[in-house]
Amino acid sequence: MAAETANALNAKSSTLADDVFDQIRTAIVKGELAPGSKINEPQLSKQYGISRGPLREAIRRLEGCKLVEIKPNVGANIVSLNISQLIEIYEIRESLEGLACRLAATNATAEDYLRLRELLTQHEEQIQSENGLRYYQREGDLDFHFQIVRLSGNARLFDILCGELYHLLRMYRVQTANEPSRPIQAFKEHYQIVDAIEQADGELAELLMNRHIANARKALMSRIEQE
Amino acid sequence: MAAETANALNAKSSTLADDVFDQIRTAIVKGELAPGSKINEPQLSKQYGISRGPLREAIRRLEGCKLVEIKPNVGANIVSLNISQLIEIYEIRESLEGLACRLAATNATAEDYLRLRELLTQHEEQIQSENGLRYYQREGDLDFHFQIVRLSGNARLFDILCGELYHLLRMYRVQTANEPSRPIQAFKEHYQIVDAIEQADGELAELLMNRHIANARKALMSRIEQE
DNA sequence: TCCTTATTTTTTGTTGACAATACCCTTCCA
DNA sequence: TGGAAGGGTATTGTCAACAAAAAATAAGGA
Repeated sequence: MAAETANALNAKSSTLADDVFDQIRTAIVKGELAPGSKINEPQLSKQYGISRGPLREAIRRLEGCKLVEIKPNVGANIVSLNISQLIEIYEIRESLEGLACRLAATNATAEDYLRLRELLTQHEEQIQSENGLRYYQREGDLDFHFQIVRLSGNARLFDILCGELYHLLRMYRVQTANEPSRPIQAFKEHYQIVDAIEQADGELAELLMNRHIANARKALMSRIEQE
Repeated sequence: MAAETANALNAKSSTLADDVFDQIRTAIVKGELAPGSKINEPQLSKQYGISRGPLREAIRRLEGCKLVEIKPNVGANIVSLNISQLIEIYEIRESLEGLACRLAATNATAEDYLRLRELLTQHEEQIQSENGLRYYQREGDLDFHFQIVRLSGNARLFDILCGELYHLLRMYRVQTANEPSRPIQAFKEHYQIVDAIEQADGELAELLMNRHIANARKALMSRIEQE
């Protein structure tokens, strides 16, 4: 078994089901479990060293995150996003992250601005180096959005975006080998957004975030079309 | 056992877990399982005549819909919304249903308008009678919103709103004995929204839906404050 | 050769039993 | 009287075996 789960040094887990849920989710997002592929319960339970009971609970949690699709009496498949589904996600992001931005602008404290600025500085440095730039494109971008959503103070909003949609986006980015995109432009837009939040201008922050996501969507679509 | 599950004439079910998931979800939304109360696995499994295996899978699905909260080694509790959580949901609704409305305005066909108008007529009649008015407040309102989201054509949006948030709202409405609210005003707003959709004016439709939800939220909050 | 059908095998769905943890109630001591 | 410690009970977590369904394979006929 090549893909043995060699992380035996797990500090402590609450339940096997929750533990394996985390592991499988990571595997899916990293692309180790290919999109569209079938989940084989006996094989996975052997691989993770647990019985099928908690494994099936983990799969049901994955179903809740929309990372797998279960067909009765047939089994679960890793979800595979097509273009139109990806566009659907971007439409929702545009709407919800605009909201998050507006809320963040009214909630954020001086300390929060500082944190955001630190993150931006960090990203600026990363953009310099080739490896860093790749990291920025792959994870740093979502890190920024993650922080904004956190500052919104809306726990359910956080849940939907960070607990569900972002994982799907991460999965897709790995899947498509993560091409150039538009990192410098995106960084500039992040910068403007933080400015608006610092000025407590919720309306502007929302508008800028809407544009930011719309731009990302357009870049994505044009990149897909040219293939 | 008073609350026996007497629906033995179930046509055919795919799996017990999915079947019981539906039943428990209904029970929660109807308030038969009280918000905040604990889920007792042995008791429920006996009540529904299944073993704990599929029951636990059903509970995990309920967790995915945010209808129960599971604490490891302790168990699951029916979710109980407080005011701030309710406001969070309304913030998200405002954002997402605005989006749904905009999309619906560009997607909807002549047949769709007709359906919406029929629904409005139906509601108008219901508002006349006392019982109908109560129904309109309780379910008809969400029926309308349900249709709009459906017409948006965004399946994931549908999932979030109709698969998750609406159930929580239904639950809350039953919970708070469903007071007068503002049915006539809400109906008028529904009417305006359909007009905008029929004119394919996405921007206006979005704006009107935003206001509609904002009004509902304000009415809700003022009603809560006066208690 | 290809399609249909029968049989075998694999996989999913379900169950009841066991282990571990949390909860409750009694008892004891300061 | 209050609280801590202990033991007993109920509940959750986990497992392995069984039943049922789907998938894969083999056999048969046109």
